[in-house]
Amino acid sequence: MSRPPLAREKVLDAFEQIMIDDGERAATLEATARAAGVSKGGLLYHFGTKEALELALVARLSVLVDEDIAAIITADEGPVAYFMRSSAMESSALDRVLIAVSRLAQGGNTHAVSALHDVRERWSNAIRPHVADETAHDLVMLVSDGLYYNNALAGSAVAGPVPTGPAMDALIKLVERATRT
Amino acid sequence: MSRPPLAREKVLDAFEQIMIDDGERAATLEATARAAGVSKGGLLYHFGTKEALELALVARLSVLVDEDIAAIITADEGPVAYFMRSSAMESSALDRVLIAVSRLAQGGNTHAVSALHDVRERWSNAIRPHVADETAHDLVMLVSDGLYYNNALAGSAVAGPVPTGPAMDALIKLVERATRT
DNA sequence: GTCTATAAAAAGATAGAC
DNA sequence: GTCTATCTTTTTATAGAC
Repeated sequence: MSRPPLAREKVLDAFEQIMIDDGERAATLEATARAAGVSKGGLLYHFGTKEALELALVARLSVLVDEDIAAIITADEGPVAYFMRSSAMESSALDRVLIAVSRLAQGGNTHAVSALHDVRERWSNAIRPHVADETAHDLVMLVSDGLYYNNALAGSAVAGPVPTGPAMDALIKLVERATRT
Repeated sequence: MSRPPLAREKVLDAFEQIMIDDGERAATLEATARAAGVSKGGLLYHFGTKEALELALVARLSVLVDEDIAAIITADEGPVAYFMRSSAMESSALDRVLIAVSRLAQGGNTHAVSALHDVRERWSNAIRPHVADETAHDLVMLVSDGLYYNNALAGSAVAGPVPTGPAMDALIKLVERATRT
């Protein structure tokens, strides 16, 4: 568990942020280096190629998903409510890397694609024991997908159409009533 | 209603397809021209800049959404069931352009972002009179978002299994029971 | 570890022939 | 309308100084 160099983390943070804000096209080595406060040469010392930078983002996702699955299973509010809320969250470390990696996946990065499939299957398995049947399971997964994709895909400058506050509480109640075991 | 030149449509089709399959980064003028079977110069006669090509895709979306809204409102099965089913439908002209434009939006194209907002709002307004309240409305919209995105992205990237046949019928029943006026 | 300088390729765009 | 040739800028990557 040796902690990675600070500059390396700053570069990866900057890359992630540009992917979220402006998409893969804008996330050039130059733009990433500038946002991280290093030179292009400095960036390339830590990540020898652009692909290495992308793979590091996928690796960051894996770590954060491990923690998330544990949190879902043990949530006080119950797995379904916790999962729905976290699908609509916009600024956790997991949400950020998830959006960034899904942009990579849309650009054709195969590691990103399979990492995202893996994440969805782990969520699916964590939720299944807590709903009545497969139809209820479909409903919970699809509502969460809707929440997540609206965040991930609808453009970043958008105050998305996803319910918040009391509207989210009401939605969770409705889904729980419809899917309860 | 003069029909646009054939080559122009072929170029726009090719651009749309590359955006869907490989993302904005791959959808260069060169790649688009090659896929359309014309030269870069030929492409640039029809679309003077890359932005013009992107705007033409957004315009194509507007036309197809007009038709879709009309179909939702008049559906025999009812707007909610029709909307859910069509969200899970694959590779209609509307689905294709919708995916392509959402990729543009992620790249920061402001016209694409506002066009997508407009589409979602029009769908939203078409559904609202047919559900009990705002929470029910959120549920229908989010399940449809989940269906649409999973289905739309199944080939290339992020995707989970979308219910079909009897599983879809059961899901529609569940949603209608939970949201009925 | 980080920098500057620079190469090599790819991208968007223009000019002019046909 | 469509092409080839060419220009400019951007992007990825390398080399070598500090």
